[in-house]
Amino acid sequence: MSSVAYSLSHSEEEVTETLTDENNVSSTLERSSVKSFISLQKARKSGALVNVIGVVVACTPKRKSNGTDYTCSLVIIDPSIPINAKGITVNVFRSLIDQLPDLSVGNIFIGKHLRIQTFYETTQLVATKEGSTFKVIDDITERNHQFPFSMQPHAKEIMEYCSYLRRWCTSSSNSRHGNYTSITSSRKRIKIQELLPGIFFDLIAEIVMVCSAEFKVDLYVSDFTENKLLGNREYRPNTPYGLYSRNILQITLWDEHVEDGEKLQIGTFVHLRNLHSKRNTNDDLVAFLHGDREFKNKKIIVLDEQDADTRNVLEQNERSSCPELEHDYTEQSITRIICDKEIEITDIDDIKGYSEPANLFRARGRVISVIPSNFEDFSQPYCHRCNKIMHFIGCENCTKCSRELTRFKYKFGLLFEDEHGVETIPVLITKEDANTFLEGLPPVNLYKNQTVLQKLKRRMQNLLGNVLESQAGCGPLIDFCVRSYEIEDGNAKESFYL
DNA sequence: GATTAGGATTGG
Repeated sequence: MSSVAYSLSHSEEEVTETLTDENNVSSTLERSSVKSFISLQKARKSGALVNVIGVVVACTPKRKSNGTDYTCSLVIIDPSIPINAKGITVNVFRSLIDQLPDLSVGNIFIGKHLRIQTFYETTQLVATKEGSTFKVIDDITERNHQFPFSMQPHAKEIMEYCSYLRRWCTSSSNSRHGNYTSITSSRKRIKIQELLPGIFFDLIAEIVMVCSAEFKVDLYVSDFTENKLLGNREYRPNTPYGLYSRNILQITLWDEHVEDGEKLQIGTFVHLRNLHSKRNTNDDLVAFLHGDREFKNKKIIVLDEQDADTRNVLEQNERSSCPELEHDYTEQSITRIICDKEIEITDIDDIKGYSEPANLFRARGRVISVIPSNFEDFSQPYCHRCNKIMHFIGCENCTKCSRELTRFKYKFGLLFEDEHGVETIPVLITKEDANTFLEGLPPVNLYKNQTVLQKLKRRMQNLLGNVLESQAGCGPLIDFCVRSYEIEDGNAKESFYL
């Protein structure tokens, strides 16, 4: 049986007190100055319930846990914790977010009936909703603190000890305050623009593209910030997988993350944990999500549109986009290009070698030209009876049957170039294919409907890059599937497989 | 009715 010696009285002189056991708490645990409370250093016996008081040196925001409850974590210290040692983490769980404590660094946390746990050789305390109570002291000078019922018999003692802790904490001899910037990990959440090679980091981003292979998945994500170390065709042409945009980060998922990754939909927002950045053989900055040997926590967390982190990224998107574009938060998704990875890649040249209408090729390339050259003309008047799309936006009557035209249809062409910049293949997107490709965007007169026009521009932006703005412009390198290739009136016709 | 949180850094 050892004794505990630390400053207890509210005078500055140190008092040594030998505590005797009481049967209400584990007999090997020692108490702090307050009856039935123990010092943090003694709170080590896994499974025991303890009452503790400590100064908050770190805390997380309140958040929804992956279980049923809301949670927040804090780290507390008291004079029994050795200098240079970490404090004790307390994880608090409550069914309602408002039942969690309002915390900031420097507060004093008083917890009753906290469960001691050992997690990977670290001691932590858990305040479950079954039986634990807590009180946070923000202002020590405040007279009328309302204590939970379970603490009321000790309220006076507790406040005296709190005053002592407060002085201990602010005294010049104690410089531990503020050393705990992160609650448990040194890993940081960063923006793509801050990314450097060789670091572990967390990222909030939108899925731009998903490419599955046998043992891995390549995710292409963006948080709409820009990083010059990311692949850019302008200075490094024909990089395999290197995307044009400096906004897009390639992340390779391994092992158990493959299963989570291949389910991800384009346009969803994710919180990615423990990414590792690196330069690939082309010197592009990329990231990896390695498998976990034993710690089987999810590293890919899907966020919903209302999530605060998601909204933050969307705000960034707004700042980085053209100011004249109007923004509609319900229309953030990127036009879907779904690629069946089971299909072998075929050279564009070989696709064109098929004389008969053929099906299902996968090719790799980028858009280098678009017809028409402005988005307003992507949709033209259409005669339902003749199934004919007119050539002029001003057409009021069908050129064949003279009926009055009320409908519109999309009709536009993209010229793809292979990754080596050698072969090209034209792609015509119209009628039903266009409805699928531009799902949710009705074919309307784009000169008259600004909302649909802006949505169309937004959708196409990630596919087209700066093709329409610049003669030398091009879209990002992508894999796409060709549904059919045929010669029609001497013109090549082809569709996306969707 | 139990669970939730929880770190460090090998490797394709």
